Amino acid sequence: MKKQKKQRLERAGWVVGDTGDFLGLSEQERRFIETKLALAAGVRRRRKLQRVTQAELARRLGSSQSRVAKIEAADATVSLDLILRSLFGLGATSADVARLIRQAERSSAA
Amino acid sequence: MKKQKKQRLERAGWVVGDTGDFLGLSEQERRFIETKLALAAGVRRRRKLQRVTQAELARRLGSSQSRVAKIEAADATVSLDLILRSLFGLGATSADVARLIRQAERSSAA
DNA sequence: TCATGATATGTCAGAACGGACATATCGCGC
DNA sequence: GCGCGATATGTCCGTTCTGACATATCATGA
Repeated sequence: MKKQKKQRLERAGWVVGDTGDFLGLSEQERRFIETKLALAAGVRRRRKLQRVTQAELARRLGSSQSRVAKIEAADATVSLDLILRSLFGLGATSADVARLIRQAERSSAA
Repeated sequence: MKKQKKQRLERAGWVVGDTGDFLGLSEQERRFIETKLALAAGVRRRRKLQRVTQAELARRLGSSQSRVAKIEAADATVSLDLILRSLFGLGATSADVARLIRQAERSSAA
């Protein structure tokens, strides 16, 4: 159960830096984190473009301003579920989400 | 907080049927569920194509056979996080995931 | 400078999710 | 029919996630 330990590390605050395999981070975990980061960034981008406040988005999601802030900060305690709900809450389509995910890969191909 | 109530309903066992707005399901929630279903289906598809058993995939994820079964059944107690991890655990790339998500929209455009 | 609106950060109790295990059901060759 | 591997289903109980709240920081304008 090495995976378990990694998860713990990840949650403990990632640090991430430049999203590499700075520790023994496996390929699959790297992809997962990158995806999360990309989607979180997408939320902020979309929200600002629409000039919606965090509080307003929170209202739409039945959530709170503080949680939205954490979503955008890609806080380790935020689930993908919530991030995705946020994107859809901002009117994103599946195609939009797909685009964000595909770009996640490219942006870190370094 | 109407959203709250909907979430409850959703979790209580979706039923879903044909993924429509059978109740007041908002557009954003419909998209979210469809995405989840599409990705879950993607896991099964990929796994079978690679002739990997649920038990083996579970091992790779540090999870259990029963949970993998639930993932593929799109059980309400399974998070997107776990589904995505599964896909990546099966070697899917961001592009693969993006493709699955985009298709989710089409397949229910009814 | 001080308001004031928007964000960020920390914490907590309760809800949701997780792996694990038991057990049931299926599919298929014999 | 029996055996057997793969899946499904249901339930624990410890961990994680979440909304809510308090509070702090930031930005901008007066």
